[in-house]
Amino acid sequence: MIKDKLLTNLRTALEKIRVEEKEVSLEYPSNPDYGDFATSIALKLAKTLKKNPLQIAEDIKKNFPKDDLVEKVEVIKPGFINFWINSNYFLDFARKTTEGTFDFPEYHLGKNKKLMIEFAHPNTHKLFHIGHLRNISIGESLVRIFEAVGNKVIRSNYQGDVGLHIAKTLWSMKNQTSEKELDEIKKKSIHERMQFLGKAYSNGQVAYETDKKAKKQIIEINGMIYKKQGDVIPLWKETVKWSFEYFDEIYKRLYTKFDRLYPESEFADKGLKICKQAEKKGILKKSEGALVFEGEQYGLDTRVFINSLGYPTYEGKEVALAEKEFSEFGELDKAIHVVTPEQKSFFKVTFKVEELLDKKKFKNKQFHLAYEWVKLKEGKMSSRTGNVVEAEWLVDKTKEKILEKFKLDKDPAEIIAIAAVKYSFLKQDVFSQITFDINESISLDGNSGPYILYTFVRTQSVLKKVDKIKDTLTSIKRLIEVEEKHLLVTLNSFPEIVYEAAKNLSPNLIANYLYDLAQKYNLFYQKHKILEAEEEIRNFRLLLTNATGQVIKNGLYLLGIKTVNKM
RNA sequence: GCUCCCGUAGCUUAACGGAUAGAGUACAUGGCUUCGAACCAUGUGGUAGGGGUUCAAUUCCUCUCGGGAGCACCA
Repeated sequence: MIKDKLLTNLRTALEKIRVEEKEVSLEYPSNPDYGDFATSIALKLAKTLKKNPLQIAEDIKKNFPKDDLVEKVEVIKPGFINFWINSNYFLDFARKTTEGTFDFPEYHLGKNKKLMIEFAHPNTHKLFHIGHLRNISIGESLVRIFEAVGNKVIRSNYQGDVGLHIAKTLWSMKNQTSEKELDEIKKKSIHERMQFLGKAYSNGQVAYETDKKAKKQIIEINGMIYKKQGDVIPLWKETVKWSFEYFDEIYKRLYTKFDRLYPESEFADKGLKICKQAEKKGILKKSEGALVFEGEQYGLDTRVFINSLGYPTYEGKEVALAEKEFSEFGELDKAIHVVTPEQKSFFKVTFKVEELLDKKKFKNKQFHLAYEWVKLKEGKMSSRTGNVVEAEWLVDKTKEKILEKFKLDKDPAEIIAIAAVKYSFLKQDVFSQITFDINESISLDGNSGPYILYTFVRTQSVLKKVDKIKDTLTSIKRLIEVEEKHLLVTLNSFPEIVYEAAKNLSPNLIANYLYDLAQKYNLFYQKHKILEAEEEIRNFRLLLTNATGQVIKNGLYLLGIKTVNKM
């Protein structure tokens, strides 16, 4: 990589002036007038060396190794050093790119490290909403990014199939729905069945709050589910199956899959066992009939692991889940939980308990990626009040909009709709809340998924018109235009962007990069003829077009987005 | 009361502590007999407020204001 070579040269220069500096930074200047790369190292050294930064910069320049990589070095104002790279090096990268080979830097975990990404985690008996959609978009993208930088990644999904909300749903089905009605519902489509469960849930919720007898029965049902004994179990099992069927369909539609689906109900017994061991070790303590972790000594909250009825809470089950996740696939080097920020306290506490139970296995390995909510204009989504926007509804709506606006077949429209929806979530920082508005949130032009797809289609459309791209160029020095140069430089930074995205758990870096690349290609495309240019230039521009297409395709793949060839 | 996250053009947003804060959208104007106009160009408009650290602050520290989340038997 160009950057690595330049860094090596920079270090050599620093050694010559007898400076030891571990952190040598090399940036892409915001303004092309400042070269292809820039470093502010002289400014940073000024203090420790007690010298004028301009003087240091000049010294570095004087001692900079001379080879054909760097064409020009310039020292500017307070002490920046700017480098101009021989364009032929960028050309080499573009060539490699067209062969589909990308040298991504290895992620700092190291080669072949094993990583688990736990995401999606919908609750059964509930609708899959746009918050889950953001979650899946982030999770799936992170999986692909980490794979790209050389890690082995395991996808897991912890699905809540126990809890009061389910007891409420089942209670309503048992008490407010006739046998005949139930038989009919069982024959309906999976989506209708899920709608029905949603309604049963809100009915059960009302009963729970207004009817004391119902409340008592619901709590009993909840206990039955825990023990997996009692007459609701067949109904519970069947409805859980509906949910899994429904989720499965959605996962497929969103191009995602999982190595393991962990149902919460399987971790109750093991959770109890582990918590009791933890009590013996003095990690958990009895308090008011419950088994709790007293977090104060670690600056954490106190949380309940086993409640006074003897059931494991969410915390109690989590330690069993962790145990399973960290043993089932051999040793894990990292586990990333993609979960909303309300769970921060919960994760801090369970991570601490796990660490106290088995330091070697868990310490510094668990990580909670607290991505933010998708809110509605009216406020937080709540399945309790029925105020939810379903993920599939959004995709369908977007698809409709696309079909209205453009003449298209359904298959490409589906791909474009998924692209539009995923991109709109992924282009944003994971830590900021999204206020969702159907009219504004999913855009089809400007900084959007379709814009990038359109650019890709453009590149393919040009390439289709040539039989074979002859690459006879030996040097591009004299014939390069500004737009071409910018495109080349941008193409070159792709692997590095992917590396940064992995390091910072930020798919949005890739999204924004692709947008920038697409913009640069479109500008180039607007200003210069490709096919009608004189042969050598034509070949060069075809190479650029080819490389751009490859990078877009690969970048979109990392975002979990498919490409189309026509739109 | 304590802890954490967020605050950037009208709206949605970008920027390893770096140079002139970059886009989209909306609005106004211009560009298809030319490789795909879901495109491109030009223009208007912005770091919530005060203090501090630094050669350099949207970024770090501190206070104020505003929004969100969490802090014992829900998941």
